Amino acid sequence: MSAAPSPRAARSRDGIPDATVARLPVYLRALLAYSERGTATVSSEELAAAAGVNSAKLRKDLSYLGSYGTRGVGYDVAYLVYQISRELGLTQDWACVIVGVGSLGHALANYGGFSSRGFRIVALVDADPARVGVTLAGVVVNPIEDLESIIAARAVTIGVIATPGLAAQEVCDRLVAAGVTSILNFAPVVLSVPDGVDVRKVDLSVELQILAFHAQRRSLREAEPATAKSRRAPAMVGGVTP
Amino acid sequence: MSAAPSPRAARSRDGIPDATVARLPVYLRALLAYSERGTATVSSEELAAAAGVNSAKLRKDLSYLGSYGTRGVGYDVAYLVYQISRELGLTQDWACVIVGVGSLGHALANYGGFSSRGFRIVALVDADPARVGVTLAGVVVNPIEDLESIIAARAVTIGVIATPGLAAQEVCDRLVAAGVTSILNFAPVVLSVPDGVDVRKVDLSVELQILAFHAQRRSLREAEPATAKSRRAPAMVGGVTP
DNA sequence: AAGCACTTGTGAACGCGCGAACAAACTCGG
DNA sequence: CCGAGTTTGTTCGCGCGTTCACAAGTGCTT
Repeated sequence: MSAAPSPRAARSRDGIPDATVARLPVYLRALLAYSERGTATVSSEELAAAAGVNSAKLRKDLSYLGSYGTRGVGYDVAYLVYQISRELGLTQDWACVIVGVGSLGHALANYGGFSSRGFRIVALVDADPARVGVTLAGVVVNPIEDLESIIAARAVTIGVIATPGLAAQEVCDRLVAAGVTSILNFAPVVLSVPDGVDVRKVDLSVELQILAFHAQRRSLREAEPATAKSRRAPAMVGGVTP
Repeated sequence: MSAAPSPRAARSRDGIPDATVARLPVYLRALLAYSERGTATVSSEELAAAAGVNSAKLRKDLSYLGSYGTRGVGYDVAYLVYQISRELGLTQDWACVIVGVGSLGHALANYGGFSSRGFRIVALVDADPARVGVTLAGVVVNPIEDLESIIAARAVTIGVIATPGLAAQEVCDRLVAAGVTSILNFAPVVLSVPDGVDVRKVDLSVELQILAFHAQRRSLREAEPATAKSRRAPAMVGGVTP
């Protein structure tokens, strides 16, 4: 019983669970919507509904950041926006480079959510000479050969890979070698990187296939409701039958 | 070729964990790479390395599908490709509609991974009259007014929302009302849908912010190593000591 | 000033997925 | 035909994340 009020000092700096970090941007977006609407304070119940999560989970998530929020009242919207932004590192600017200016690269360069919150696209590069020189969203496309010099000169910390799958690993290696430690990968490959490099993957194909799985499962359920026996059958998996 | 040594395994229809379902597409992609390379069988160790996961996890994941695979040998690549494809519902065609043909919609329409595995884009719709009539990836853009009739006529089961955030919820409601039960959402909003509808979200902004969090944490660690107190405390956090 | 309604922050139980270790099963060589 | 080597399928313990439930704290009303 650790009734003693000295927990392991989950003091905010260290030890924010990954699951919480993944939800903070969602909270932040909901808070910004409240802010634009002129709302001064929100309760955990309201904010949780807007973010699509449980209110208890939201409170626990926010408690990792600190004891912002006032009992009996709720959370001050502007204050919480600032705190979450600071924790996520959005109070500083992040220089990004997009590698690969195909149709996806075009969409990314034009994407508003990029530049809106501290993420600045400082360079676009592509291996295709036909694309080099084109100006896109106010940035000119450079040849892939200049990747390392651009990263060094512009202090790029985030690399976005929007190349075909075959080129992705090589581009990744070059990004890492040039000092980039945060990579957002849209190519359909599993990238291997050394420790200390953070890779996040956005895979449209995977999402579609997950949707297809659930859709098929639904249609199968409707097709044969007769076999309701195996519906949520508990403790059958332990099949000892030899 | 396919040894097909396992006659049973007809069950396991129910109860595949979501975490496993999310990894099956990754396994499938790795298997297809082996298949194209001409490899006939793979061990769980090899396949796990290619997919970037633990081999025990891979074996457990595959065991949910059934007892495919041969002890002492490994998994037959072609056979496993078929089994995973069938489980994911990729042996049938899925009719998709893309709503919103901005730069992102363009990229999605041109995306190869869409049509390659049973996902067919049967319609593109947009609210902007200037975009209606344009042909994109072999499909003509229709006005948003025709959404319901298109869904009914083409038996659309998957809806892709690539609209601005403000229009997303309304589009979602119309999709659901028209009978679509699988939705892939690219708009930066939390969609509310009734039970029985499956929504998956792809959010570039969220991924960037997660990257920024970890990047900031890294830079803070390097900046002040003085507070090494909370530095990777080994096995002390486990709190076994009462 | 004191009670009341309301909301946060958190302690504790629960469930799930992950990882390691092991037995069953199969192939191959002698 | 049998034993050695290999690999799958599964069992078990563990740690993380989610959820419930409640005490503590705040503002408002009387």
